[in-house]
Amino acid sequence: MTTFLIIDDHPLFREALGNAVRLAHPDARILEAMSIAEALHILTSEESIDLALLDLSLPDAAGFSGFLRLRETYPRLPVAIVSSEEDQNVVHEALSLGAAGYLPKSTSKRELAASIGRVLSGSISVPRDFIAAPNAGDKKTLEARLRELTPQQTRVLDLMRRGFQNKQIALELQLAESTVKAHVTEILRKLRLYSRNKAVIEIGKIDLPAPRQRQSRIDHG
DNA sequence: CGCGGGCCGTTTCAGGATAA
DNA sequence: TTATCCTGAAACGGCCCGCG
Repeated sequence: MTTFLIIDDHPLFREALGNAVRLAHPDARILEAMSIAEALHILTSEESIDLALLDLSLPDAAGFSGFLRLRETYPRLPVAIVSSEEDQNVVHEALSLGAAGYLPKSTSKRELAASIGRVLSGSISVPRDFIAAPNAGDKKTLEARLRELTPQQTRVLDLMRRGFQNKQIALELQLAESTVKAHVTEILRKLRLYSRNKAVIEIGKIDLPAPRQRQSRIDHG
């Protein structure tokens, strides 16, 4: 069963969002919070929430502060932002901070349901008229994220980029295939990319730092 | 056309080794 | 001691392909 957490201080919006969610998932379990504090409280006892829908303006949060507090405590919780703010810069910032989607409040119930479906399936949902970021910014953030990878993850990514499949990567690095799979998952998470092919394409656009040879754990670098 | 099997990719969980 | 990294097993879903 799919569980949603709706964080909004306006009862009417909560109800509307709930209806949109049920349109896509009739048997969804829907939890409601009126503030970040209440959301955090709910999250302490509810470990399996599939998607949080967050209003940016709450009694105890302005701008992205509430989103960041959620993210800090529950980094793996997918959070889609629901807001009446449709400024492209705001949308942009939301996505760069790691929001799973951005749903303008002007969206119809039907579109909202479709967006929720997209987010749950792992892609990012953005307003229809949203224009993707220019390459420069993307490249910078991607390079920054690349630096978060561990050496082993960098090696796996390098082979991924060259078109190796998991089994081949495992053979090349002398690992079990399952280990490679785990690395791939972590790589995609760190790079905030949502499919292996996407990662290969995106990484192909920039230069990957050459993976270092494996050596002893004592690194005098 | 629908169904089942196999392959692939993703995710989660758990355990050991090591660094702080 | 706690946190991080690496590793592996297992379950799940999507896709394709052969079969009836």
